[in-house]
This record gives sequence, C-alpha cells and structure tokens, in this order.
Amino acid sequence: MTDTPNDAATTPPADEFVAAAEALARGCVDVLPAGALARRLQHAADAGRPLRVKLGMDPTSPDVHLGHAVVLQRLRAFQDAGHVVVLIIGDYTARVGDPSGRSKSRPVVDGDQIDANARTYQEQAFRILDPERTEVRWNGEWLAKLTPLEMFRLMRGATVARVLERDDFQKRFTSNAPISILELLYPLLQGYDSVAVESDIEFGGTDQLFNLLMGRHLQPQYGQTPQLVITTPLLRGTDGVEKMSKSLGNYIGLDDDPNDVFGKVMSIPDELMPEWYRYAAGLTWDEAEAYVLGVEHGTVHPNHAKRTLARHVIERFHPRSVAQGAEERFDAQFKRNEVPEGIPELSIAAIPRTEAGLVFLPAVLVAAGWATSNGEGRRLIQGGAVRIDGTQVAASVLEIDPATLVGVVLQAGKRRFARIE
RNA sequence: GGGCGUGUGCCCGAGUGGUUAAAGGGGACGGGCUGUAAACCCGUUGCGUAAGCUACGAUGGUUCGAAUCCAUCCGCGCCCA
Repeated sequence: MTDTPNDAATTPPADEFVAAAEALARGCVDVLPAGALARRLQHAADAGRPLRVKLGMDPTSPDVHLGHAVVLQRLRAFQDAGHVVVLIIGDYTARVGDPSGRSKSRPVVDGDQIDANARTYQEQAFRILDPERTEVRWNGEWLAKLTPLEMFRLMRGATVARVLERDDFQKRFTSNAPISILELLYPLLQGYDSVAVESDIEFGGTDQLFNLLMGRHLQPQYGQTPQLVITTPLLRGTDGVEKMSKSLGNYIGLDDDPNDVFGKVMSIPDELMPEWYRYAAGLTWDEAEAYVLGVEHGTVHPNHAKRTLARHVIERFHPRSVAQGAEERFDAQFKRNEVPEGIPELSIAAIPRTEAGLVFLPAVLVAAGWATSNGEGRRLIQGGAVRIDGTQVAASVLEIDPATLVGVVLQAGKRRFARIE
C-alpha cells in the first residue's frame, strides 16, 4: 500500500496544519498513516477544496445512540473546519451484515425494516452533524448496480488469507464457528463505498479498522488516492462491560427521554465515568480531564461527578433547564421516594372479577405491562416489589377488592408507577 | 460424495430410561445495604390463582414410563475426497 505524492513527505506541513490535525483527531485511537492528516489538510487548503470525510452506518437498528455520537462529534469538528461529511447509509451492506466484533453471524434484517431505520438514522445523525455540509448517500445506489463482472474485479482485490487474518474471523475460525462467504465479502463492499464516493478520510470505531483499511487498499486499484483512516474509541454501554449497542440494551439513544437518560447515566459503574466524560459528555478535552482528575484525586465526590455527567449528556441535545428538571425529578423519585409526575393511568375495568367480586392482582400487573404472565406478576408480589400508595403488598395478598384500588398509585419496583382509575 | 461428531431453558452448560420443570454458572428481575455505582447478602427466573399442561432441533417409533433408546429429516462442525 503506497501513498501517492499527495501524502508524501516532500516538505513538512506548516505548523498550523499540524496543530489543526491534532485538534481534529483529539481522542481518536488510530490516525493512519502517521502524520498524513496534517499534510492532507494542507493540500486541501492549497487546492482550495474541502476534504471528503466518509462515515458508513448500517441501519440495522432504529436508534442512533451515544456510541455513534462519539464518531459523529469528530465529524462535526471536520465540518466546522470547512470539510464535507459523506454519510453513507448502508442499506445494502446491512443486507450482508458486518461481522466486525461478532462471534456469530448477524441476524438478517428485512428490507422494509432497513429502509425505515435508514430514515430515522439520518434524522438522528443530524442532531450532531451539520446538514449543510453533509452529503447523504445510500450505498444501494452503487452496490445494487454492481454487475458480476465488476464484482469479480472487486473480489480479485483481496485474498482469503488477508481477510481471515482479522480478529473476528480468526476467533470464529479457531472455535469452529461458521463464517459465511457473504460475510467474507463485507469488507470489500465497504471498501468499494470509498471508491464510489472518492473519500479522502474514512472514520469508524476501532472495531472497523480492518474494513477502513480495505477502502485504503482498494482505492489505488481504481486509480484513486488512498483515504486516510481514523478510528474512534468504542464507548462502553451502561453495563460498563460491553460496547454500547441496541441489541444488548445497554445504550442511551439520542432520542431517549431526558428523565430516563439521567437515570441511566446514574446507573453506570464508576469505572466508566472517565470514558464517558471524555467521549459522551460533549465537553472539551480539557474540561473532561478536569473532572476525571478531580475524581481520581478525591477532590470531587463520584456521586457529584456522575450527576454532573448526567446533566452534560442531556444538555448535548436539550436545553439546560431540561437537564435540571431531570435531576430534580430523579431526586424526588429515588432519594425522596416520591411518586413521579405524569404517571400513566391504568384501567382495571377489563380485568375479570372472581365470584367474590375481587380482582387478581397479578393480572393487574400484566395489564400494566409490568409482567408478561400472571405467574411473573405473582412473583413480583411475593418478592415484595409491589406497593399500593407506597405500602408494600404482603406476599399472601393476591386478590383484592377493586373498590380499594380506585385512584390509588400502584408501583412495581422503584421505577414503574401507574395510577388506577 | 464418504466417515465421525453435535443440537438442552434468555446465554453458556450438566444430564444417557423413572424423586428432571431439568444441576451449575452468567444475565435479567425483585428485596436489603448504598451514592438508583461497585462490592456484598437474600429471593425469583415455562404456562396455569388450581387440577393440570407444555418443554430438551423436527417428525415418527420402542416402552408402563424418553431430554435420555431406534428411524428419518433439518442445522452446525471436524476429517477424508
């Protein structure tokens, strides 16, 4: 993989471009090849054209979350510096399934779902990106038209050994897990996207490194200057272990209710705070470091730091007053055990009565959507989770006079409330 | 194409004819403690308010009785070609 003269170190780039490159790549993990970003910035400036910065997102789930926000934020910085983001909605690659970081094949998502997701993705991405400086492309635009002959050309561009080198495949291969030939093809298709949009730089999470390099590998075969590759860290989810993802349920969506966001942030493990301060809080690097060091040196109480973090996360997408409101509600509900405002109404009219005219309480819990079966509802009661107007329901109480339930606040656990009508 | 192996509850995994609704672990949920953190302790984790029903890839069979035995099929893997 050779660099074209465009990236060659003929003369060192001017200091201002070195500084700009450093600022733009702040917090990123890989910037490849080393030193090329400053030169690329300078060439773009000299040529008077913006760089085309590519990001591909496969719309396999309907929500954009804080994990995506990490890379989107970096792209926004490029936009603010005058460059163009090419956002690729992988409607076609989603049909293949990215094997990155996967120990199993991805479940196949059907076409309608992909299209629906693709739309919400775009919308949500624009909560961070500047639409004026974004070119949105769906990769079906070129992948759907790829003739067999063109596919052959593409497939000749990489070897099996090379593709099998990558970690995910390696692991699966050695543990005798299946790898489909289609999955093997995924990196090539993503690489071809770079050819199709003539990208100067491609961004992705660290798990994308291989795919990103494939674009760099393929572009020269199509007579293009190879793109630079920049990776951002993978944000871990609320469980503090796995990378944030919809399918693991450990994510905070950009569209989540601010009150939920506050609670979710409060529930993350302390060890996650430095990471989230740096990458999820929307703060500058120095601001984030100040908090991280404060906690480390014991000058900031972890609880205070986490509350502040929660407010910052909300303030990225909502006014400050909303963040403050979320914090107040949080305290009311979880510190003072007050009943939150705006709890749903629950009608028990449709629940069958016993001969004695009583209602079966587990069935009420099912009606509220808190249990999927009467058995599960009963277990909640027996586990002491259910309260009526704040008073714990005894494990033995399964039937109750509906008249005593009217207007009452029913609660299961700490966060599920309903007012019975 | 041939040989061998494998398929268990949300996940991993034990279980080779009867007290197995299925050990153990993880996860999840709930209770306690707390900073809704971690750690720790406790409980629950198929459906049915009960009789009972359904469940160990699928179908059929053997048996008083099957997750466990047999046959066929399907999925997955390994080896040979």
